[in-house]
Amino acid sequence: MTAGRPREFNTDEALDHALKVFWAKGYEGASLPDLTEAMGINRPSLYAAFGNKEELFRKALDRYTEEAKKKRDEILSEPKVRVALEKMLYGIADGSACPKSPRGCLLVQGALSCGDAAQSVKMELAQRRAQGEAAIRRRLEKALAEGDLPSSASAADLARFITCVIQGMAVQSASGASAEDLRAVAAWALKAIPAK
Amino acid sequence: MTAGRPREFNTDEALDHALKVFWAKGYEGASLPDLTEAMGINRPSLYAAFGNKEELFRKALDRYTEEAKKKRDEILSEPKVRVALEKMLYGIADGSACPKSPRGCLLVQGALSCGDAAQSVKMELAQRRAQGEAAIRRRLEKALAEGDLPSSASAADLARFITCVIQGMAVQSASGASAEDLRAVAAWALKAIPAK
DNA sequence: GTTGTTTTGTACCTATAAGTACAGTATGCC
DNA sequence: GGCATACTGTACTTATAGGTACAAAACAAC
Repeated sequence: MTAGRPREFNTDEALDHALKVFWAKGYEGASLPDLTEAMGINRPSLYAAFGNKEELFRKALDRYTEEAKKKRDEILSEPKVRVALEKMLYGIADGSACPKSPRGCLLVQGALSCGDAAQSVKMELAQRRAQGEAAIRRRLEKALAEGDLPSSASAADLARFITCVIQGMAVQSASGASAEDLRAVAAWALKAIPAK
Repeated sequence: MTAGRPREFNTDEALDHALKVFWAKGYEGASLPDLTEAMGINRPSLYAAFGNKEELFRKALDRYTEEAKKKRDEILSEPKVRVALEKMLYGIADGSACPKSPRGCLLVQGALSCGDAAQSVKMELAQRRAQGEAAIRRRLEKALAEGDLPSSASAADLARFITCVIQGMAVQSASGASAEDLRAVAAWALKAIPAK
């Protein structure tokens, strides 16, 4: 164990609480009092452990995307691309109803638009959204190579469409859509995707 | 003409400039200095003419939705529902490239998530998004009644799907997607919609 | 127990947010 | 011209934002 007075809170738990605040209120909408209260610590502890608000956000974001990536990669490893996409869209629809997490997607509502001070956060989120799209695209390219998707399809375009639907579902979830509502959306989106 | 010193700026023009700031930075991200500078007026003039920041936002929002509604109603009056939806989605794709307006959609990025002080604005935006969805749903119900859509389709679900795609396109546009990118998304979405 | 180290809590700092008081100025009306 | 009225510009107020100084407290090592 390290010398000095021991930390009285668990860093990961505190980060999870911060994540939920950012998720619900966005980067700019989450105030320091909001964060410290949710984390159960006071301001200097937050700064000592996480740097500052932006670093805290990035660490919470890392946690969020790590989790999302894990689920995504597991789903995309499904051998049939059609099944993978079904699992992905229905999974998002069902997951959005989880009462333990805020509605919507942090990558979308964290800072879709913002003031000048948060531009770098906005860019970071756009990059991470692009990474999600790229992962889907790579999976579709694999499907094309395997003949699991008609060769007429463009992996890039289809990946963008799927990402678009996912992001639209995030907006609707944040607006209060139910899991059923979103499952119906997923079902319609899947009609566009070649069954082959 | 009314008595007293005449206003030195045009209210509608100033409102348009304010609209663009809100559109680009969101309700919370737009600061008073951002607004007054873009509008070319000073603070007391803003308060005298528009009330306060929130009222200014609502008036800008009215202007925005009025315009959007006009275009939407025109497009939805298209006799064939399939043609209407094509025009709507491709129109949004093309319109998002307009260099005179900020990227994305004010209804989505105005305040998707925000601090406590802006909750009422967030709710207002959600309501207006719901109005857009309702307009599409009514048009689809009409199509169903006319046999212009397979009777197996649910107007509510399909309207939600189309709204989802539109909102997803708004997110992608805000992230820098090109008109071509978005046209490809629109094309994929239209594949889901029965040709009948 | 003393020392060195790290965390905690109170109380602060500076910057900026939204909003306004008030004097000055440009008009219409008589 | 003189008066009422409404807008403009400067300079302010209050509240809150993010961030920090510093003393008290809790530990490890010796």
